[in-house]
Amino acid sequence: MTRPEDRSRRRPKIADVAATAGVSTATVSRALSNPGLVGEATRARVMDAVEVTGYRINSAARDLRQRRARSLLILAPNLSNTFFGTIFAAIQKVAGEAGLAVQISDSRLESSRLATLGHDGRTDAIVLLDGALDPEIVNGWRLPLVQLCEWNEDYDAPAITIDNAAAARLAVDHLAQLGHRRIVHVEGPPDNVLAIHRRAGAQAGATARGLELTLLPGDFTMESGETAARRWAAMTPRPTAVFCASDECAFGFIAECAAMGLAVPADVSVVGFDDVDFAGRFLPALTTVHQPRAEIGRIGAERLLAALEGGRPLGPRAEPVPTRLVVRASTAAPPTTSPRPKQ
Amino acid sequence: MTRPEDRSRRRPKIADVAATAGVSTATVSRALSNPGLVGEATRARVMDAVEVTGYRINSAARDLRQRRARSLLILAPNLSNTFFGTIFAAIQKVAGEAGLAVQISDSRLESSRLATLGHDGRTDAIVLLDGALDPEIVNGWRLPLVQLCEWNEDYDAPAITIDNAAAARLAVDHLAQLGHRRIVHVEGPPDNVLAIHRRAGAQAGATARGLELTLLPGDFTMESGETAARRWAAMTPRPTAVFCASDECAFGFIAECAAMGLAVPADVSVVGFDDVDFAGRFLPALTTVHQPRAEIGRIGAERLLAALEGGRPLGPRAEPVPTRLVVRASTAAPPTTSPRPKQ
DNA sequence: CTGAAAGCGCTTACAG
DNA sequence: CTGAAAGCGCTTACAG
Repeated sequence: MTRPEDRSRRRPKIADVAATAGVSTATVSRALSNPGLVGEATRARVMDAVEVTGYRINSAARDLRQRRARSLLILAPNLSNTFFGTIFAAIQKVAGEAGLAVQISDSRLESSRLATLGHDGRTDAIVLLDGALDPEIVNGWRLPLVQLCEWNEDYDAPAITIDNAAAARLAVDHLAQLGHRRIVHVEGPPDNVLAIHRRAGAQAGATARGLELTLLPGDFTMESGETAARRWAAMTPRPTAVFCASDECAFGFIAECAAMGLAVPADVSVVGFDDVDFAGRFLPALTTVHQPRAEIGRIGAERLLAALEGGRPLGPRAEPVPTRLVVRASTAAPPTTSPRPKQ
Repeated sequence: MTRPEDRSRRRPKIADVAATAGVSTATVSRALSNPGLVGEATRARVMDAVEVTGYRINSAARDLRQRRARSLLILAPNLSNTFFGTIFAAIQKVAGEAGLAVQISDSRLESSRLATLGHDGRTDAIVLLDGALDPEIVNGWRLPLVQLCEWNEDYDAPAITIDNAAAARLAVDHLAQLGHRRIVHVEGPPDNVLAIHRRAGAQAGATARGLELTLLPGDFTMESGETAARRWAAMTPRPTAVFCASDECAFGFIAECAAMGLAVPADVSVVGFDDVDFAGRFLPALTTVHQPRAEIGRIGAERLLAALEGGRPLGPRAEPVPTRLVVRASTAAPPTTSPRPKQ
């Protein structure tokens, strides 16, 4: 199967095909990219020559000539974060089908390197998963750009997001319906836009339902959930339910409860936010607000492609992507007796 | 801060800088990429002109001229798999510092599209995370290529992996030391190289320790772990420990035990394989074999860079990356009494 | 130390 | 329908 002579032959270019077919490079180019412009017989000769030479187009050369990169850049603060994997996959699917490459980079670079990424002629459009970059740099890129999940008002670009406040209300409503009257909200980082909206939604929901809501600080991490669990356990009376601003935080909260000998949901109901891949596999499986990450990624990529193809601007902020609460095993009615003491 | 005139100005090119500085484009090019070749005063004039015009190099043009892409392509069977995130991050870190872009693509494309990826002049080297691609396609790419974690003997490329058999022995040795005498191994997919090596290691370890080893089929998924748990529960006498070929499988095994009213590690000790991010957060935290994914990614990227810079070949298969067992809460000494019956 | 010219591998008005 | 020529924006022998 291996043809050893191939190994030594240099890569054929369009001129080789033209020579083999006895036509000009212009004709080869047309036959390949716009066959309708070329005569039947000529086209056949060109195709034969392509076959014979093993020619494949050099996209880099074509792209330079056409002054485009056929490439999307995804910028995320932490490429290893499992939250982003699904989004990458969705974007790559849409982009790949349209013939665009997908480039990924960490967004937490020193500013000159970061700025360069949007200015080096190797990217047509940008997907931003980080709301904490310098707006001057972001707005300095003259490329179509969308923000996903998180956003920054100072970026001059539309954002594809859920309605985080409404989503948080879903969580609080669920707890209220189960019969909980006193609940805790473990917040995200104080200055984070998602955290602010989720807290606002939780507060609005609690007020509307006449619930007593206690705020505990957090930062989306598992550790902050553990800390919050200890604080919660020290409260008297103990709220019977907790709404954490992220799944990670909820995992930490539950793990610390287990360490303290308290059970979820028997002693306390816990709701998370995001519905990361792992939420359904946790023990107990986590009740949480689903962020449709695949859909957000798909919509973002499609809007970018539309802007690229149509030469149209991206348009304003999109309407929120619908979300929903996924009820699993970590929530239940409040204990009828007072919570069991620490054993 | 926004300079509105910037918005309308077209992107400056090297000729604009040359005109502004009153030198040739060759001189601008040299001043930027090889300042030592240019006179002090000229260099200063060029730098001023760069500043004034806001020039940034067009990498696409430079790359075409230099006949390279300054880009690495990562191919993975499933971009959303959390297993790969850490590897992406490690590769991007190494590549980014060397000025290379990182492109990602799903490797499960129809073959013509897949083949094109390695032939379109937009990639200098390939990182392969999939051992199930057509060897003819893979070997047809005339680019430096490394396989990571998984490998295929038919690919003409080195693989950076752990010694899966030795790693599996670590797991079995641990269970033996805890006092387990009868253990189960839940296998991976029958034709998967990793599964084959892990099983062989488990068998060798069991033989060396004089343990009784029962094999149960699996395929690395959580569902297969659940199925295995039911099979295990039906065995008499029940083995007191299980070594699963993947963490996912172990999560499923444990979840199904919980559903059956059996506790880990009280009723059965469970060991996984991989040490995915979630392993330490599971309840109970999972004892597992650590696959150093960040290091594997780093080593792979570094070897590729070395081959690219030196023009040297990649060399043969690398020696295995060291691994270790991470002991957490899911393993303990076997129950002294016979296992509790299903309640 | 600097410039004129060729060229990376394509595409695309412009003629005919 | 086809070709000669220019050009995408750079870099790099080759001269001087």
